[in-house]
Amino acid sequence: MLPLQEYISIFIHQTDLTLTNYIKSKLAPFQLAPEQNLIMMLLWEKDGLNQNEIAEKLKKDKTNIARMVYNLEQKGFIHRVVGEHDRRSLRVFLTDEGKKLGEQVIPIAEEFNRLVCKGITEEELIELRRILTKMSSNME
Amino acid sequence: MLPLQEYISIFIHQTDLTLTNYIKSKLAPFQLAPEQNLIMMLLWEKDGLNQNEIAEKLKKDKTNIARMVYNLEQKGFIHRVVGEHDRRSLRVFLTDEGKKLGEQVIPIAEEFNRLVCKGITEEELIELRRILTKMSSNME
DNA sequence: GTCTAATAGTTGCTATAACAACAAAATAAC
DNA sequence: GTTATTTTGTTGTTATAGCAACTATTAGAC
Repeated sequence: MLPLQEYISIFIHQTDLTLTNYIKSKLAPFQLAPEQNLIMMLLWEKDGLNQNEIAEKLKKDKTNIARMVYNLEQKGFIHRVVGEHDRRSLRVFLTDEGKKLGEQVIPIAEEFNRLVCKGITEEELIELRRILTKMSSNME
Repeated sequence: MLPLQEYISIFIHQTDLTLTNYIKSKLAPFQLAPEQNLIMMLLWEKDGLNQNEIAEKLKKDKTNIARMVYNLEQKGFIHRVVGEHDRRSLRVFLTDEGKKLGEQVIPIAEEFNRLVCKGITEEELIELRRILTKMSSNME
């Protein structure tokens, strides 16, 4: 029986949790969770996306996006508007508070990425992506 | 502003989800979730571990271990016994059903690991672990 | 032996993830 | 125009994750 430490998927999972917990602690003072922040980052880049677009861009389930967007609205960072041309869809717009948040949070996210990659060369990052991509495609 | 696809942490997270979802679908017919299966795998290796030991070996929060163990007990795969020498602790033992499950599930888990690593050399796996380890240590 | 500090497990809470089912709106087919 | 199909977002459910708070038990200090 293969020992657990031989499962590379477990190792990847633990790494993911470690990275996520770090950025989680850095975003907590802003009332933002890591995944919520991904939505904010999309909106800081392009305001007014509908929920479906957000789900597609983030490769996430629309259910989860809807819930996260709802929570962000509750926090006052965004508000949702029924689409003009399609009354089924909801467009998501930043509030003033949400816009201002970007000035503080974007530098934190970028610093996080630099820290993750510290001491790792560009070639190593490319190799990492190549291997992980191969693993994902092995799942098809 | 750095585009989202430049964040290696997001890429790792998505890979983790892809791998996890695959094994999740393979374990579903056995009423087992991936993380629950890790507990089972420990017990198939060594029956009678207490919850704290399981949490330590899996590097997981004891709260979550307690909940997962509870669910496995509800499913009839394990039962918990108060420790003889320490009445605070609960030792986790496989039921007959839980033991038999291993015959079917262990091969699936090992096949999963082989599939994940298909077309990836041992050297590449070592490199992957080295880079991910560096990233995790960057978080300290 | 008595009192204090630490420990094992539980309850509570918030967040993400994925799938099913459903209603309303839009699109496609005829 | 009418009907069938597809799409967008919501509700429900189950699972993992992490932190706080708490209780009962054990270990350590004196």
